[in-house]
Amino acid sequence: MRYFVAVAEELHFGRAAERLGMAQPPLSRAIKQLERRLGVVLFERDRRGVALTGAGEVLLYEGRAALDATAAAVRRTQRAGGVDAPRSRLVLAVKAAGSHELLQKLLDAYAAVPGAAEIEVLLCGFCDQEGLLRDGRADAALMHTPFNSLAGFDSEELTTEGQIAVLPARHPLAARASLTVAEVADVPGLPLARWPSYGVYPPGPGPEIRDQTQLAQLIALGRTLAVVPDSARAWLWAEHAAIPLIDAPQVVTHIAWPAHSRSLALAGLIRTATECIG
Amino acid sequence: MRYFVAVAEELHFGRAAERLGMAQPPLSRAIKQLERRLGVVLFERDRRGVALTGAGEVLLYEGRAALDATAAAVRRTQRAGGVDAPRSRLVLAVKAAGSHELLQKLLDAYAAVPGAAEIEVLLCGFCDQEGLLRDGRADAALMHTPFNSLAGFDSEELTTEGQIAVLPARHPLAARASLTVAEVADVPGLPLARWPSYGVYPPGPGPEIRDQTQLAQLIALGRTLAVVPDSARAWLWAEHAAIPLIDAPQVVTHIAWPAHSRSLALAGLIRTATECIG
DNA sequence: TCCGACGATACCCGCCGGGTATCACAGCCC
DNA sequence: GGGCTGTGATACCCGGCGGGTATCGTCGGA
Repeated sequence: MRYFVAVAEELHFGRAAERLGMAQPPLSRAIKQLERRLGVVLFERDRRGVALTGAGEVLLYEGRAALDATAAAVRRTQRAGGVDAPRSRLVLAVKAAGSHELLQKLLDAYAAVPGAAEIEVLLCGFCDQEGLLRDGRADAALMHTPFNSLAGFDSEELTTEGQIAVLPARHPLAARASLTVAEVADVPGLPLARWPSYGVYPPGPGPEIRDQTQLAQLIALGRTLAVVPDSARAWLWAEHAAIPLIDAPQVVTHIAWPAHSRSLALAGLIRTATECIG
Repeated sequence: MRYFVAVAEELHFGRAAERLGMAQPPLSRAIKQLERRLGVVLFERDRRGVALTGAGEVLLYEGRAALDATAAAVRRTQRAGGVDAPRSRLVLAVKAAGSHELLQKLLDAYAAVPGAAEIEVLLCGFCDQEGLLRDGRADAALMHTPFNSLAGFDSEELTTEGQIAVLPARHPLAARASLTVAEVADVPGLPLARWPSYGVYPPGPGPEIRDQTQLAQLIALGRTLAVVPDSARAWLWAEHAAIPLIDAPQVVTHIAWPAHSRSLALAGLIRTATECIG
């Protein structure tokens, strides 16, 4: 199954084999055997390249979910039964650039709960909390709609905030009291920054952003402008100007967790979050 | 993994091995090897019986999810790539006793959609739609809160209805214009019927119900009474009386599907459902 | 005290998943 | 057009792991 996903992603047996740390012939055979077992053709091999069939597309999607689920089972079991498990531990995934106050308030409030589990905060980049939750590296996550999708998770709403445009302080538009999405989408010489949404960068002229520091620098240099949640004001520089966007979608912060999860510790964390924030 | 789940369910190596169609020693060894690989103790073996550890509990839950996910991957792939797949097929799970009108309306409306997939209706017993959806035997389901849990699925609301008490027509209470939950919960000599909720029967004096026919018979015989959604009037007998329950929770019918699912055919079905019913 | 039940251990075997060497074929360049 | 390159498929070999049977150790109960 891992083999199939690797080949489907690379669309190249040799590279996939290399990525898997094995030789190409066994991989070829394994895939063929998988096709035989399922009774389904997964790849169109027409010399010079490989393509997924319809069934292959389905298996790529479902197979990833299955791999995530098994990885999650392994990780959560190990966390539950490790030698270091006199008391339970929870891993909370948050966006590194997310609101610090919110997180601090949550952690403080939860620490005061009797019998609280130990919380490990897992800071991640732009939008991978969903993957962390799905494959068991995290037990809960702070997610932000509309940037994250809550599909497949249970969640509770915590806070709502507007969005601001961040642009160089010396730019003419910095003097405005407010802006619209249409206005910032089309500023001559100042393209909108792009960051990965669900794993891929949207098309556009702006620079591709990997982290918040890089974004801050690019804005200060007058190379780009960005639309970010209101709480991002916390990390702005003197060289930045923040202008409210009157028609941008509201950003809602949720706490999300895998849809089953009957863990007592997790339930306590969620209750604390909704009570102290929501 | 299948092995582990079997042992965890049986709590007995011999019976688990029998259920798996294998001998006991290899099973013992496989479990021990699993424990070694995970670095976690899953069972307390204290001669005469086996018990799950905390980590074992976690793995039982997560492992079932993982097994479901892989089964789903296999089934959906086979359905997508089978020899009989010139056009796509969707499997819709509905409770056998569910509203016929609703289903008929949905199927008729969807059949009229251009490029509609073929819909296979999977009638099931009381509450197993969730399992069918999770392990890929179904692509969508009509579910009824609060009887089904929508956790882990995407869903759209379709209809809302009240509930009625069904009791023998000759019973004194049959003359009443309405009843309350408290009243029907404690009728002397007429205990409330029980059916499986999330896989187990709730405790109580009433008979355990397996299907709608059995329930109808038991009510007609004056052995039990039941609380059911309003649409169940369709299958009542002359020997039954239906009395509105003024304070019972509303029953909401949803169409639900696995949280990802980018299938075009499924999207069409959902759109049809929300447009023609909701 | 002996027997029965149950899980663990010992040992054997066949097969499947891994490896290397090689082939078959399509494009490409000279 | 003839090698050359790069691709996936095939042939063949080997070791280990998953399955089996036989047996043991140990506790409960008659």
